[in-house]
Amino acid sequence: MPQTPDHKELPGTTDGRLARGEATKDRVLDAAERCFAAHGFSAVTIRQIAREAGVTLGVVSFHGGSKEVLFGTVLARRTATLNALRTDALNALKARGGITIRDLVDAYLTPYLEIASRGDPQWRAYAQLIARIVSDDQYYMQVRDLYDPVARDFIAEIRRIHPDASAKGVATVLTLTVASMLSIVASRVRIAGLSGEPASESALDYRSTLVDFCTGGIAQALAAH
Amino acid sequence: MPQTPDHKELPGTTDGRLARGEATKDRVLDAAERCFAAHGFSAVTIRQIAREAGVTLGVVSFHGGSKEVLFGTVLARRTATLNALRTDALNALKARGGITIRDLVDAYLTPYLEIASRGDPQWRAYAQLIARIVSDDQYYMQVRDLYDPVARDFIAEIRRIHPDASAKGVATVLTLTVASMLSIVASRVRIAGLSGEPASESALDYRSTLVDFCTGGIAQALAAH
DNA sequence: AAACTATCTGAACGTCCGTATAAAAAGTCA
DNA sequence: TGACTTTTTATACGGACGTTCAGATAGTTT
Repeated sequence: MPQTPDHKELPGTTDGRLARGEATKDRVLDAAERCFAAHGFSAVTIRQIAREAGVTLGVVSFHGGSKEVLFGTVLARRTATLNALRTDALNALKARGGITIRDLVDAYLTPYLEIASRGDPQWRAYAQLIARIVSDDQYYMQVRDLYDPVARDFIAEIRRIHPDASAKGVATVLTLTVASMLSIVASRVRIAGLSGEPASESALDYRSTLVDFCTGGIAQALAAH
Repeated sequence: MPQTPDHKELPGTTDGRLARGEATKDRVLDAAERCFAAHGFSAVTIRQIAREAGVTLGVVSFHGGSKEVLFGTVLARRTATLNALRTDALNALKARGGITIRDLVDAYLTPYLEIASRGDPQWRAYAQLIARIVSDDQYYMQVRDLYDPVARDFIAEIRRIHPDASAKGVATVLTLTVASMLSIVASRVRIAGLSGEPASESALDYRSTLVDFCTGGIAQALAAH
């Protein structure tokens, strides 16, 4: 059994060497997040990330490891936060009682729409990155395990409302709900083109339409035939 | 005004040089289609395509041009066929009369589900490729103009049923419908993982759930509040 | 101050990329 | 058959890629 190593004294965290190292690491991860979100894994080069982060080439490897490890780190970095937002919303519903499909849809979608609309461009980039990789099994597998547990919680609640629905049916409508949600981030340009109106600046502008669509869709798809 | 050039006598089309050239070109395009569908534009190399097609490196450039041109050719190659299927289905509805939202959704979705389920693996690859690039504005712009006119026809029919709905609202729900449709091709693995059951082999197995979901969603989202 | 360690720099490595091209092969037509 | 065109091969090129690393720099500890 490995011994816990003696802890060194905590170094100064305000301006010390380690604090600066962490800050640089964040800059690298943020830059990678923006690059991967904008162009996808293969199209991004380490040199681009380095330039975007304002560091030299070697620093990216030093703080981020290989390109694949860096990508995985970026993907996993924010899942806990997003999961917590969704879980909190779901727990609030449970505490209140009288849960409807609309409540569940709203609790699942709104945290994502909010981070996609937030002022913080890093969260926006992350939302876009998720929308991008979800259509690629090869990459999506890396976040699937991180998101599925919460998705299962929501599925359980949906099944409580629709006890006769099949497991596959419920899983299908949740996946369709997620796809609709992501398309709001990924396809706003197309909506604008089809409607002739300029694209809304914020993904939250589509919240009511999106929630209506998914709520009505789930109700219809899970209704007994 | 350019003169029509003198036609050469038609060369033998069964085994001649030109016929063989066309066959090789098809092999290259098919291989490129499979590769791009499986891995995306940037992750695919010309050498992979050549290997997949069973030709040498230079042949890919000879028949397909540059990598970007080849990608564009692959994207555009099947749009006319898919558009025709959808337009035919829509015209059949118009001739019959009494069109419902469900009719429109079904007419729009089913051709895609059918090609995604067809025995022909090339059509399957194409369906997957579309599902992949739709989340990337940069690439989707290349097919947008090819698909939007038919989408507009469907939008017009939806508006005939929901005259009070806003243009943006209708464009939004059609985009959500498309996203749901594509996710059936792209995310079947996730559905399987969430439901605990094996993924269905055919995208058409999800047809009724998908049509229900989109029909109910459109009705709910466009209903007057 | 001196020893030490974390961080950063700049340069290099071998590999693979997309593309171009000269020459060979194969088919066409006088 | 021999000139001509289309197709295929084999090879090469310049460049960009991901990764590595010795050494410089700067903060930390003794």
